[in-house]
Amino acid sequence: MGQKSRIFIVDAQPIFCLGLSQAIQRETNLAVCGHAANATEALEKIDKLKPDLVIIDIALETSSGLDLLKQIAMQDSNPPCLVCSALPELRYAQRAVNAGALGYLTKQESVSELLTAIHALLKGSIHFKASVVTRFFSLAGHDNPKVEGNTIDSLTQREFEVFGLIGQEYSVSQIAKALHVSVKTIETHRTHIKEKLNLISANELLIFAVEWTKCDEP
Amino acid sequence: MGQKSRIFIVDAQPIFCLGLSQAIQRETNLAVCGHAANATEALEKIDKLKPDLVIIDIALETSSGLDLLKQIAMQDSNPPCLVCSALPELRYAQRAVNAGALGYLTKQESVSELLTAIHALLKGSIHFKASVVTRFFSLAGHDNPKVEGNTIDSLTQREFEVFGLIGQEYSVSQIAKALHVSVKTIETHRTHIKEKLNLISANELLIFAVEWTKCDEP
DNA sequence: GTAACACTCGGGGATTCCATTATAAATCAA
DNA sequence: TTGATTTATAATGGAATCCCCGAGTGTTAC
Repeated sequence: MGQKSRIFIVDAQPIFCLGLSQAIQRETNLAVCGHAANATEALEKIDKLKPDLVIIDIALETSSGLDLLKQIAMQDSNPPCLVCSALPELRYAQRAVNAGALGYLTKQESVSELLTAIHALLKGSIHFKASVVTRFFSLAGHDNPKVEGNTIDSLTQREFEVFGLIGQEYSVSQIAKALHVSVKTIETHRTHIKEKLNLISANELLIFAVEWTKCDEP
Repeated sequence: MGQKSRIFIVDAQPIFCLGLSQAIQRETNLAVCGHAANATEALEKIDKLKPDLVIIDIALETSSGLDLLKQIAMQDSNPPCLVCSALPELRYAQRAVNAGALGYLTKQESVSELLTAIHALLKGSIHFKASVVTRFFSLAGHDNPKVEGNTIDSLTQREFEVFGLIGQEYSVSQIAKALHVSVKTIETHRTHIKEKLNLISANELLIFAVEWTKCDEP
């Protein structure tokens, strides 16, 4: 019981790291055992130090924190991971969970909220905002076996066509004309695509589609 | 000389605030005299405390830090302001300067760099990255009023705020609420932004704004 | 055969898009 | 100081869209 829980920090902002360390160190039962600013350094040190908890930002120096989460999950020691990022959690929490995170905290949250999250994960629990949890269950509530399937692969052929045209900045009416169907049909497809990809608004879908079209591997 | 320079912090991230305070307080000749998370609170306290230096993030709770900069400049005591934000400086430094900032520091910078910047401003000097300064002069050199017609720089202060919020995927009504103006006003701003940036549709503007917000190079 | 899925449409209200016009205030130029 | 320009604000109004519903027609799987 006298043993302090050892926390590792992965964040590219030195000043934020300092604040995080400070908030943690002044707790009697917590200690920071190390930190890193990029994925490579983080993986190496985590494997060596074997911390009880890892706090990770999504926006790292080079790669994405989501990638790092997946790599940590494949290590021998698989410490619980708490994402702490400035990015909106409604948009990134799901992806963080898929990558292996057990909690999500925005950088706008208070120090007490941070400590609540840390202690939750150290006790084997998880930590998400109610709005995020609500969103999870609204989709996965009926023990849906393909909760994992929120990828492009889960789209049907037609939905994929529509998705591709959205990515090429076609308007709804243009897509309808191109595919020789009703505007209403395209709207329905778009609704289904949003559900499958776990996107909230049409704007989010547009941005995701454009990004996906440009790159190859997300 | 025994007098400590008093610094005021405006930042919406409590943990980052803590780190900033920590970095400052452990300097013998520096002290934090207060902090705020929004513009209203900041203006009130700055007017009362009269700090020697203000450190401001651009992304505050409700309004923009750029607005706050202009308001501070109109106060009786006009302390030097250092912008410290996660946003890419190549994009925002120019705006910050126009609003009255005397320095720009990204949150990715080290603590020593932070202290360098603080001391520079306290000595009456300024602090910017060489790349930013280079860009200043390259823009000022060939003062071609025509060519810069389709760049971000041609946007007015207000238009730029709207542009930034669009890039953060705010809806029109959300922007209107955030800036406390009519939806119609935002629509007009958006029209003008599209004209100045040579963009055809609102979707194009959305994509451009998102990309611009995300990347470093213009 | 019936259950699940894929594709197709529509109603209807809310919201956004777009062109156009307009007013008060601030700024700049002559 | 007057006049022109810029900036920020807002409205009218029609078209398009977003998003919540429901629903019909096939095809496929068990």
